[in-house]
Amino acid sequence: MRLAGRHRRRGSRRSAARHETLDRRRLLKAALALIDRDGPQRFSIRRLANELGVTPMAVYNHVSSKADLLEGIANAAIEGATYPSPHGDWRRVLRGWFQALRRACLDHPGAIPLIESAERLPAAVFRPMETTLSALQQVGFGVEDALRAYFLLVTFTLGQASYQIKEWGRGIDAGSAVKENRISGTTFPAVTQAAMFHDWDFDMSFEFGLSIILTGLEARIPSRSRSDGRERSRR
Amino acid sequence: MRLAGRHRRRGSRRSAARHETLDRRRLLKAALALIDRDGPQRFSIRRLANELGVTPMAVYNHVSSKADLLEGIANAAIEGATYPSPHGDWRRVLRGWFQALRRACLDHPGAIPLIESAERLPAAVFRPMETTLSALQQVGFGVEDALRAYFLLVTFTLGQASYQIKEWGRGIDAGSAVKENRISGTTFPAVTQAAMFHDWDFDMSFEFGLSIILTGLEARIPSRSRSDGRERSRR
DNA sequence: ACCTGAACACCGTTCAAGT
DNA sequence: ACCTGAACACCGTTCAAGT
Repeated sequence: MRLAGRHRRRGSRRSAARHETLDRRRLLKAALALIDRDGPQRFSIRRLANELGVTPMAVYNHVSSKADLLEGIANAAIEGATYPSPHGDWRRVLRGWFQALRRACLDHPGAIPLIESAERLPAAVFRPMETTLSALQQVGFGVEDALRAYFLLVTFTLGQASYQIKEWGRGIDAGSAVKENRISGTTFPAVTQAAMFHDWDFDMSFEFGLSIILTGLEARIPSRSRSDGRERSRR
Repeated sequence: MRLAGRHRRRGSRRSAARHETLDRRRLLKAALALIDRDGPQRFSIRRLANELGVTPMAVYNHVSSKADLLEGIANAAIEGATYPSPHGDWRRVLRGWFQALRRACLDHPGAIPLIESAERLPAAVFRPMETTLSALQQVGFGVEDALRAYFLLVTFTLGQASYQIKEWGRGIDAGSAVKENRISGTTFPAVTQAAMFHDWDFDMSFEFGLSIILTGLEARIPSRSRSDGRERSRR
């Protein structure tokens, strides 16, 4: 269980050094905007510096390396999520929170590859993680199963968003993929048939998967009261 | 629905030009070995050329660009999967096939980031895709729901493997993450508790998620005979 | 058909120096 | 505490040239 976080701020024991963090935020905000505009492929420290009208090395005053910078951008993207209430029926809570997480990802398409390529999950996933674990444990799940369920939900959500984003790269061609790849329709008939959906509804696909997961989880609730679980004591 | 494939071979209408494809395979095989050994971070065309005792530009005789090369490596990794029989109970088939897909990914940890970063899914996923769609349609699912279920399964499987691989990067620290990120245990109690699992069993986590998904799918089977479905006619 | 070697336009990052 | 400018060790990719 390792998660990425910001750098431990050094010095400045008084007055909170507000300018330092503010500048880092401005930097990350500009970087996120740049990466959403031009795509992660074209992003570089030198371009970011140029965009800010500053020398490349000035960036290193707020960031320790490019990897740190990319992690910061990925985190900033997820941090922008606006979640609904964490209280009430657990299925509603999980559905709403992972919908919100997905929405935040789709709002920053350029940052999604950074979330994947980061060697740690951004620290901003702590919030949906906490809500998920808490909701599932309240309903009777053990700590380990709750954690497993969280991994299921988060990998599905991020993976789905990632796949959706890639469609943005090139045209919306579809059946052509089958021909391009010289797939003989006889050996892959179902794939060929599926390739005909050239206007795939990713929202519905996500909702379908989410429903499947929630249904599966509901059937797994340990013992009593598998309906709403509002009345269950915690732990 | 877009998937990546190899380059359409040009010319050589007779005798199959076996040397050309053989060399490309050797190149990809060497690249895959190199990326598994040194990690995707250190990989470059120049290093690969050096490993092969050849000039960097020689690589471009078998590959059109670095992106094409990386896609080829990712595809080669997945292509190595050995799948069980596609016949029999649909839950057994799906479980076995996605276990095999996951195994192939974990056998080539360095290639997993390439699978994610590729702008198309490797063409080698056609095989598990075909099997999944076929099995689910035989059991009564419509084409679209079968495709949605496939996306659920594949994003979960790849995402889970990806997360597991990242643990390989640094040490196996765990609770330290909580302190590193300055998470107040009071605001994230469940996350703090979960961070105590420093020897997380990813196999069990994957099996849990897979079971949840299969249970959820089973509950979604359209109408009659939701047990095995061997006797159902297709379409 | 395949490989070479030089060159071009970029990278991330260091270092010493300025204020 | 923050920024600069030059330099270093790398990149992917082009081009003309060899066989």
